[in-house]
Amino acid sequence: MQLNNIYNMTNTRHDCKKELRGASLKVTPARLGVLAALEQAQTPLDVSEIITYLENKGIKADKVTVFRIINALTDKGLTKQIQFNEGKFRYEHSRKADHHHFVCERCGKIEDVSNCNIDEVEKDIQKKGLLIKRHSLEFFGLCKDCQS
Amino acid sequence: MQLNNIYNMTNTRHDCKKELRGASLKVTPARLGVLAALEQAQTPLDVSEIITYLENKGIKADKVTVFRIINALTDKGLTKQIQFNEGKFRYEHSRKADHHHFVCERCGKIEDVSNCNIDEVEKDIQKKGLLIKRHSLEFFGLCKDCQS
DNA sequence: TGACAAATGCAAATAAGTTGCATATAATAA
DNA sequence: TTATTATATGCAACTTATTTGCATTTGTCA
Repeated sequence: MQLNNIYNMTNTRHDCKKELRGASLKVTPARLGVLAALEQAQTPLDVSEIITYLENKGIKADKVTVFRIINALTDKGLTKQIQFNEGKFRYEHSRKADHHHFVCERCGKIEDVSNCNIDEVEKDIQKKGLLIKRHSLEFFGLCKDCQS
Repeated sequence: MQLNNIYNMTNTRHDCKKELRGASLKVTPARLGVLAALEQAQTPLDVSEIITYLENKGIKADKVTVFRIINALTDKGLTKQIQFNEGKFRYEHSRKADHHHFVCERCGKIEDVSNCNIDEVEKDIQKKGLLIKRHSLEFFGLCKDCQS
């Protein structure tokens, strides 16, 4: 079991254009911006956070466009959709997604949890005849700072 | 690892009134109805399913009232709020909630998963200084019937 | 460079969930 | 049993997240 922040380990140079073309998606400024946002993010982002990122980079894209982009990326498997019981979705780049999260219920800080033995759990379930495609494992509680 | 349906194992006679009073909540027909709905349910219910149950039982309660009731019950710990990446919340009675779920992505069927070793995973994380209050573990894929 | 499919913007719609306030009802004490 | 009071409910309106339809624009590829 490890706690760390996989988001810090991104290879900063990555060819987003290739990623899009490989998924049969046209390369557009908005799409490159969304991918960039998710690559540099320290935590999974919600749609409004993605929009803020785009604005700061001078990329203008309608909210609806961002929804459509993130849905397309998720359909193609480039991104993953997750939820933290907030009533909205968050997204992370698939390349960063082989881990789980700890969400502080007070300050909202998100820490990654990796190397847990969920894979074994999955194998056991598969034996029951179910085909598991993905799973979601999130922990909620108080981080060190918020326990005092 | 066991797959079963904990929802079938409910003790049908249970004193909902005591449960409410124990949580300092007044006993009302709508609240009894919501608790009854979650007790008899085979799977976690969303708000509209709860409303349908109440209608069928001749209990009339506004949608807003149901939201307020389910929030109160969850605040008091009588029920648990979960999500299956549907963009809405589902609720289950806490007495039934010490397990996880497998959700078929095609037919929507939900099966319980119990006795997995998540508790050990939690202990490991606690050692890192995080205080875990709850977690969410859901598997998504295809059930036996939908694999053909 | 032109054609065509795909992407975007805008407006409007839908769905889930919340809030304010006036009224109704459950709990408690007389 | 009734009166009191805090709590719960109903209704209308609102917010936030997300989707849909359609006209226009923009990548891609020949």
